[in-house]
Amino acid sequence: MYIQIEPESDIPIYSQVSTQVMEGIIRGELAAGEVLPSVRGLASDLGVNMHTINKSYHDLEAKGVITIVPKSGAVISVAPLKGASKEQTDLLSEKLRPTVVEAMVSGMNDDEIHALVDSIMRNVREMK
Amino acid sequence: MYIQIEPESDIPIYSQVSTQVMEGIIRGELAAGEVLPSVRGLASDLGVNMHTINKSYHDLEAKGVITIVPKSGAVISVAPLKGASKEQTDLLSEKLRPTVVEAMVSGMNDDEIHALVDSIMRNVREMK
DNA sequence: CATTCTGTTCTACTACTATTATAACAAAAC
DNA sequence: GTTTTGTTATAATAGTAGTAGAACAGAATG
Repeated sequence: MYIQIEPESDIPIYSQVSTQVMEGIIRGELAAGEVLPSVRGLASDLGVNMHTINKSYHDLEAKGVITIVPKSGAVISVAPLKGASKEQTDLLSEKLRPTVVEAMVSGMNDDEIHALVDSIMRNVREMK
Repeated sequence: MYIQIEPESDIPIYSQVSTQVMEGIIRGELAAGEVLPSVRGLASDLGVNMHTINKSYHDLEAKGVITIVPKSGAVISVAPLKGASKEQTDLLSEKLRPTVVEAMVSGMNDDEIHALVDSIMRNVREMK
């Protein structure tokens, strides 16, 4: 499991970390019950502050992806997630909308937008 | 053309305004050459500060969606946008990735994610 | 021509977010 | 017993979002 960040990106560091942990799970590199590095350890590896990683782990816990065990560490949640609830879907839709709209107004047609989404999903699954 | 905002949303107000202008264009409610309300007028209508609308208009201009004519107003760009450049596509992909990843790890399969994107596109086109 | 309206610039402020640093606690783990 | 863990606390900086008010130059309108 190899996490790296792009400090210059507009996307906050903690969010990048969260996304990469989730990608590791999607690719099967991280399985239920597996332990994530400590907040101190990962922070040191990435050259960022412990609180930044802590924020990412709490973000992931809020999403149900991991479980934080105080004084012990963070583990991948036991149950594979089984699909998004209505609330989650609505939130995801709200997050996606501005970017989808931007793609549409830029002149991309439906197939092109779907292809873009497909390429993201493929890249996530295949990335080493 | 009817713009409204949700002040409580996590999405910044200026971004909401930008998105809605783009949606109006997608739906054909706004056409090339048409004039947008003045920053003062729209700010007053929405109950927000003029600078907030100014930021949105500049955001839209940076995207090539509108042209701001100093001392005159903002107009929808003349040329319909003809598809996204490689740079734009990469930026859009970067923006979409975290949310697509979140959808994937939540257990949504490819078809469900495509359906979500479809529903957004449909909703944008049909909304009054 | 006078007035109004326009985007713009300027100054100032508040609140929040992201990130950083350091110290320390309690308790699990080794 | 020592180390490691997440956590809490305090403090700070920088940037973002949004606000307010004033004022400028020039276009647009009546």
